Amino acid sequence: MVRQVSTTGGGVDFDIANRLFLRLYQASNLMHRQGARYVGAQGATTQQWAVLAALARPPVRDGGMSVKELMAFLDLSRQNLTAVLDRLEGRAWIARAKDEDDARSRRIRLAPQGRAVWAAMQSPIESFFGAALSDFALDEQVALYKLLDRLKTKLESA
Amino acid sequence: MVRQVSTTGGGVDFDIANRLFLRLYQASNLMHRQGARYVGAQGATTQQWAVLAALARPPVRDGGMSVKELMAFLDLSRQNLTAVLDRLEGRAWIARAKDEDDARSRRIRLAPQGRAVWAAMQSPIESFFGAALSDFALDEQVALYKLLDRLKTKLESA
DNA sequence: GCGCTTGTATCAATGGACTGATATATTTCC
DNA sequence: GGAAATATATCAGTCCATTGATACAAGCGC
Repeated sequence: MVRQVSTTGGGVDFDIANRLFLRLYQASNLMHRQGARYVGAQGATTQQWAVLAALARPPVRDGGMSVKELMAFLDLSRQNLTAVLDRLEGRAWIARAKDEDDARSRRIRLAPQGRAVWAAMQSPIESFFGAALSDFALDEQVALYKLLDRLKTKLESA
Repeated sequence: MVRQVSTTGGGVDFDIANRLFLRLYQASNLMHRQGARYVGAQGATTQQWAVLAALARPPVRDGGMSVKELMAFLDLSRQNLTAVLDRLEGRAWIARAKDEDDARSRRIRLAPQGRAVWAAMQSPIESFFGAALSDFALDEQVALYKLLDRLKTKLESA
């Protein structure tokens, strides 16, 4: 007998949770597929977009990020991230340089070509954001962001 | 010059949208990785979980679903879905039967072994839901579900 | 019957994501 | 100095996901 509607001890309703994670699954699939169409003109994928966005943030732009920091920021495995970085390095969008302070570590930075691609991506990315969020009021966007942030934090220790 | 904070015409703030989709990306990565640990004991992946869940829904259980319906429900490409179904069919968790009314179409149904695996999965799935959502009040879960549902719908036509 | 559309499947190529095991260099602690 | 921990990389295997092209069978309209 399959339980379709039930409650757990922690105030979690099975049916609601089921719908919630299904929508997360669907929305994520769609974000990658539709997002790829927008940044595809620059020859980038959504994952590469995410890496460039991480490295282009103002507090990071000069110092770069270590692989470990990128892993934590993007919630990816090292093996996976290494492959993505290899592809980006192959196109000279990023550069891996030895850390001054810790010779074990390497700083990942945007290369000049990566900065140019990132700049060229801004317009299609804005179009994508507009197409995806135009039905949402600003406070709804903030509410969704905050809920996803809490879910992400909780999932990290699940 | 990289624009980091800006607004589009549609009331979409670039910075908020950026954070929102980053969190969606992170939460999705984590859902797959952590979820895999919970259903891994049954030898299943999160994608296979999603397919079984779709087929186990009461309104579907007897009639099954066509590949086309599954594509729309899970927001996946046909080629990808075919491969997932092949793996599931190989383990006799699902069965593909010709449609009575339309010989072109095939109905995908849970096979007896698939029903058994789905039943065995309920307990770990409830544990996962509990671990992921225990900090959320019921109305917050509903709010997140509804926002994701709207985002998913919007993304389908992005 | 002929042609168009539909539903499914397949092949090829590319990229992303995971686990697990192994390797190498460096830093740090004892 | 030597051992342990850290940071990165690599190899192998599996699975998920996309686009694009091709194929084939069946339904349907004419």
